[in-house]
Amino acid sequence: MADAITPRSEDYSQWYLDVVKAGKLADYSPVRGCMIIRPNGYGLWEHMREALDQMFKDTGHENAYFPLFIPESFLGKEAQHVEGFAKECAVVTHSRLTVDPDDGTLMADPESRLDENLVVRPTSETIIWDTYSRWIQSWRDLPILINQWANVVRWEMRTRMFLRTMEFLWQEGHTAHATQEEAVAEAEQMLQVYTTFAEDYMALPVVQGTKTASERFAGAVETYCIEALMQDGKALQAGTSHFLGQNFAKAFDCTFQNKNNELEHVWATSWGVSTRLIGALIMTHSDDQGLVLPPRLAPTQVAIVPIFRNDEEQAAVMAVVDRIQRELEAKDIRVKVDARESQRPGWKFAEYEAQGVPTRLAIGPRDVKNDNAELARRDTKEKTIVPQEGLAERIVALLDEIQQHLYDRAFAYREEHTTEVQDYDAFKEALNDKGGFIVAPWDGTEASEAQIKDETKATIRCIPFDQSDVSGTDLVSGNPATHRVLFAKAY
RNA sequence: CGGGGCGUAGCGCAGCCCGGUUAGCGCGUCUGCUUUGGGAGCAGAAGGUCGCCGGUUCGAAUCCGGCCGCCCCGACCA
Repeated sequence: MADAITPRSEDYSQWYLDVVKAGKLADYSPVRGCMIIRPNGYGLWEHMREALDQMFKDTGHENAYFPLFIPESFLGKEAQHVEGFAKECAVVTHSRLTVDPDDGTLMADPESRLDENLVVRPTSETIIWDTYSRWIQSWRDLPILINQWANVVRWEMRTRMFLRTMEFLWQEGHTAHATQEEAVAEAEQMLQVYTTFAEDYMALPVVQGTKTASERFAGAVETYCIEALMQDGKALQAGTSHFLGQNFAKAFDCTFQNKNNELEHVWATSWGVSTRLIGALIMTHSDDQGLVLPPRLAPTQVAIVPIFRNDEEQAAVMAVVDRIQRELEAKDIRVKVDARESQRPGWKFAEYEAQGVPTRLAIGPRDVKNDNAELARRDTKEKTIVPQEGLAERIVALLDEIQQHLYDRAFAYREEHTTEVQDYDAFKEALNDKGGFIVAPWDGTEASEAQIKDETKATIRCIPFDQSDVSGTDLVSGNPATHRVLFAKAY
């Protein structure tokens, strides 16, 4: 019997760890807080990356690569930025190891102490704006629209697979513009790209909004975000896009001459999503049998399990399996035929369920005789006997249906777990009873926000773009509301 | 950084309180036969510096001291 999965109702965080393990997404590393991303997890990331990368290219961005190591002095140049990141930076101080003469163990060679420490990037604004300051002289050099796919390191106290690890993979876009309007438009556009990606590929409904000052990116003027709701009623930030104003341009003396021959600081944005999205995917769609993946991102969309008892049956079954595989691949469906004789069919069924493969075909002697196949879908676990005739078309349609169903199901969950309240008692009641998003009036002060966080652990996840009916009074101060905001306990 | 848990075969664990033969069990692995439509059965086999260092003892996985590591919960967290 393989990896049992703890039911969600029993222990949600253990369930999450069990799903990651049973789905073979990741493994622990010898270093605390780091993770090994296994082929199943990395395959998922590759599909996410591919879709996002195309969307970035379609909006005019180019990929580049900036270094892992950043001079320590760079971090200090933007005051808010350093304040936000200083506490979680890995610092490189030496360039080689040597054998300790006292006990024969390896140690950093004191002779190799670096003149200036290097910081392993927690994000790349500083090294990028140092670079941009040399690349930009004139309005003709703008805009610069660059993205990079990279790893970053943030020395976290407490880690969780995918959701918060010391090292993670992400993309970070960094753009430079001549005007504020253009930079703001860029930040908004990229938030829209993330929204489309989350909804269309991940089947993840999200709320778009802006962050309050206290939740803003260190060094940003405005942080835009998309927020999603997980199955345990906690919110997860799925992507952020920042309007950085001229903060980094000023810190790194990045100026350009405009068309009026005046010297101006450049306007900036940055935006990113990370492997954390895999955590979002797991906690949105998966169930007590394991992972459930949206078809558009699943590394394998159809697993085919042949069933036979002897050589004769094997030959007959495999002939049909091969033909169906070709038909499916001709429709660009990602197919995996599992002809291993070392595992039995039932074992394979359970395995593909744990790994979240959206659909499965079982083909045995009976099916060969009747020109049928058994088609199972992961999201509802329904099994049906279907004719081989038209199978590829049927599966194409089914994959679309599953994709839509996952979105609809997640959307319905979010609707059920979004509560609108007008007073603090109702707020606390909603938070305790069912969790989820709570929409409430807010007076815009940090004092109210902090008090609510202190007393309930819920934070303002975002100020939704939709501010059409701001009314009522602040939950704690009683002052007239200036915003209608989304509260939740968050990851 | 605080609280808790764990460290014994590839994985999961028992044994430790109460020291004493060749340190067990389940899963997995290997071999053979039978099996194969929901995580197969039988028979046999391989596999261990009991986290590390020191101490007590005739004798330590077990008792004592120290150290290291990992996980979970909390605090913290663009």
